[in-house]
Amino acid sequence: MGGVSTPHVLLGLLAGGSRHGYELKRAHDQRLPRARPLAFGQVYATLGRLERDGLVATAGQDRASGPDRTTYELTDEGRSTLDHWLSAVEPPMPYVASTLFAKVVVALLVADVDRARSYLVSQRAAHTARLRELTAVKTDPAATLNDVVAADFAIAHLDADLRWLHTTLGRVADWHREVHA
Amino acid sequence: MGGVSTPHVLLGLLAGGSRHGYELKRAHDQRLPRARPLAFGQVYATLGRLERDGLVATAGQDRASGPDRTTYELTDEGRSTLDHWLSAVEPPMPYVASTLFAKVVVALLVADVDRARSYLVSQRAAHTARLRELTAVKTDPAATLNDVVAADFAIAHLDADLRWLHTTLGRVADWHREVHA
DNA sequence: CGCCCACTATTCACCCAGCGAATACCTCCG
DNA sequence: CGGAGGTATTCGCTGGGTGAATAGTGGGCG
Repeated sequence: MGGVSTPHVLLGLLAGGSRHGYELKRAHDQRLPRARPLAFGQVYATLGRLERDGLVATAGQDRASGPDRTTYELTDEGRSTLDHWLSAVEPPMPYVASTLFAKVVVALLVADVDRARSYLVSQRAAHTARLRELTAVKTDPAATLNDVVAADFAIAHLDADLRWLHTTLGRVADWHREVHA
Repeated sequence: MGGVSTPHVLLGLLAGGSRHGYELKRAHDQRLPRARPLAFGQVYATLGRLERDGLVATAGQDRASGPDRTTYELTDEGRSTLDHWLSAVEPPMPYVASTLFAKVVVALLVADVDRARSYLVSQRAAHTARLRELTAVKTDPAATLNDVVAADFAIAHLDADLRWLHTTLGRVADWHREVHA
């Protein structure tokens, strides 16, 4: 699922000033609160690989009221890598990587049309409920613009799923026939 | 984004009859042609884990005009696991796992508004181009219903991205201000 | 004073996912 | 007979991701 490209995000956070692992994790949670949760272990593992590849370097250790901590900084190569990543356009939808889609295909293979249809209907209900939650997030007066933009992203894709579920419900019988032909 | 749940798909393909690894890979390519490509190695590794967990079992070996091959079949536990998976509703969008989104956030953090804006515009162009390709796939007279349904899924999500790109372009200045406040 | 708790910061040990190369074994074709 | 090509599986390595463990520090509390 991808991948949200954790290494590049860490490079981006480091571009705003040298930090150590713990700070990076908190900065990530603050800047990308609705993103896939990032574990501490993952931060240190990724930092290790970035250092190995010469994209970050240790900028000294200190012990300010707590355990030792090693601060990392961007190298020139890291800065140019980040720059290149930011300029590069992401390939849009090279393949359909969705559990939703895979599940419906498998349902058509191993079960009958009604089974697939009932799954589509349940999924539509769950999506609709989540959609309501997210629109509530948007209208919350305490919502930041960051929250709203993230919610809009999720809403747009939930809506896409819903429209696909709708048209697929209308085609599921034909589709089943084709699959078992 | 790992996650199209390869194990469950393999269980689904096995539900249509016992097969060996090579056949499973081909069945996968036939049934889910637009899905993330599945390597042979991945099939055997996954089969090994499924066998370890008691969801599939070897149903004998034979050597019919070729090298040895071990056929796998679903166990009862595997069948019920598959059944459970098919019945379970997928959690809709628990978090925003999109490189697109992450990249725009990072762009706003490390660069200025124009940089973010120009990225959004380039990405919109790429998406629009891909959208044209996919609508061409749909109108191709040789397209199967399977192709059309998969294309529709991709089209719906490309459209979702495009609408998000559009509204975000209008908010990027405000967003940048909030991020740097 | 002694103790536990919470916070900071990192490390470790696994597991799964993904990819490419390597290894056989067979058939067919020239 | 010798190589190309399809069949079938294995291996090694890297990266992604999780949960537990470790370790030091400061603050509150009896």
